[in-house]
Amino acid sequence: MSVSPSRKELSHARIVDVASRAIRRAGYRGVGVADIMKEAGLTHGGFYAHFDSRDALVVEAMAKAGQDNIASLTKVVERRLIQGGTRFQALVETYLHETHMERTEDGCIIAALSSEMTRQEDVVRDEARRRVDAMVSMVQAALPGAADEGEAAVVTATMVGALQLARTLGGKAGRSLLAQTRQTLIERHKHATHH
Amino acid sequence: MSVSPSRKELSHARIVDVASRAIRRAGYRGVGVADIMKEAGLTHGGFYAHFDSRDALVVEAMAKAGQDNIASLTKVVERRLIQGGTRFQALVETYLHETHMERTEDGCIIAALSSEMTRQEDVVRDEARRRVDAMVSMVQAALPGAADEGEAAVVTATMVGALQLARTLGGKAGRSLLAQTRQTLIERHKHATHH
DNA sequence: TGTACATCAGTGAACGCGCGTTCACTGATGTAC
DNA sequence: TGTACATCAGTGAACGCGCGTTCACTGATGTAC
Repeated sequence: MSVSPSRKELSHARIVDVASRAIRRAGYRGVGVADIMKEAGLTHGGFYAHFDSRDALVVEAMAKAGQDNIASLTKVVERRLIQGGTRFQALVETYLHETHMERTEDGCIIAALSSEMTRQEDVVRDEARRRVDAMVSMVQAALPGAADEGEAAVVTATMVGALQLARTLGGKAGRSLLAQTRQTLIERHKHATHH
Repeated sequence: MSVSPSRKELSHARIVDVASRAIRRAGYRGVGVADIMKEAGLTHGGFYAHFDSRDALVVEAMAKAGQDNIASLTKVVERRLIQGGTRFQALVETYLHETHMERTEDGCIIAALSSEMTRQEDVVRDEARRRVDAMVSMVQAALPGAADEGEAAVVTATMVGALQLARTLGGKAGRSLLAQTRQTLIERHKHATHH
């Protein structure tokens, strides 16, 4: 099915991957084209053979970051499930884990960038919406019973908001907020919601 | 008690006020010193007679934005209270109102900047922590019964997260998320929490 | 299998622009007598 | 009340730096015969 990638495709993938971590770590405008290319082992001049503009890279990087994060969350959730507990509990404990608070770079792109999303150009905003939709869907799938999208969206907002505030507070206060949020969400969604 | 402010103090206050709206609208780095001074009716050269650095202004602007927002929320909450309902209900309905989704400029500074807060210099991060603490205290005071700080922090995270995701989604989807979050929070905190 | 040539991916210098910061200067306000 | 001078708030040009983007060029890879 998958053809072996050309040299250019390999470079392209490396640039996108570096960028997906760079924007989560430093924000949309936190790292320049030259730095990203350097980290991918290239010089900045070749950038425009790969992307029409910096924003075009940002869009690809957001998609990659979102997909990678959902894939890695799913993986950890599966592993935790073996040790018992519900799928939702495993998701909450993974997303609101101390590790996620400390490592923005390979974490949730929404928590990393949400307050900047509304200020981006249209192409980037469109991708941002897709990322939010994808995360809501993932949460919805993890909720017990046949939870509706609205309920999943509120839970998503709670998790994203808590992670961001915990990062801002940092240290003990941050960890405490994470713990409190985990407990609240798990307790509240132990069983299917009755409407 | 209050002495009539000097000409310089008036200019200073105008600059801080303009900046407090500028950073909420455009982000920490979204508006330059020159633009802020211009909007305050001055030229950029005079800036450093008022502030040691751009970050020093940002710190003052954050404090002003936070205080103004809490004051204006309190005012609206008082007005709504007359029409019945609990204080918490009034707060949730004001904070998660469609107007707040549309107007970042004079809204909550945490929702406007949270994902950028961890990337700022220490002085700015310190002020960010103070803003989060202040908002949690306000929410705690509005919760029915003697709600603890942890519970208030989780509610704060939910409100901030929902507002940000609503802004990112925009339009109908955004309004729907706001409505769902209002309903969930109000229903859940109708009465004092029993621990 | 070997040679000649075309295409491809990447290089590195340069351009233009915006931004934070500095500084010599100016006009207005306030004070001393 | 009026004049001379000092201080104060603000002006506008300039500096240095970083960044997105462009472009002529180079070395490597692939293809034709």
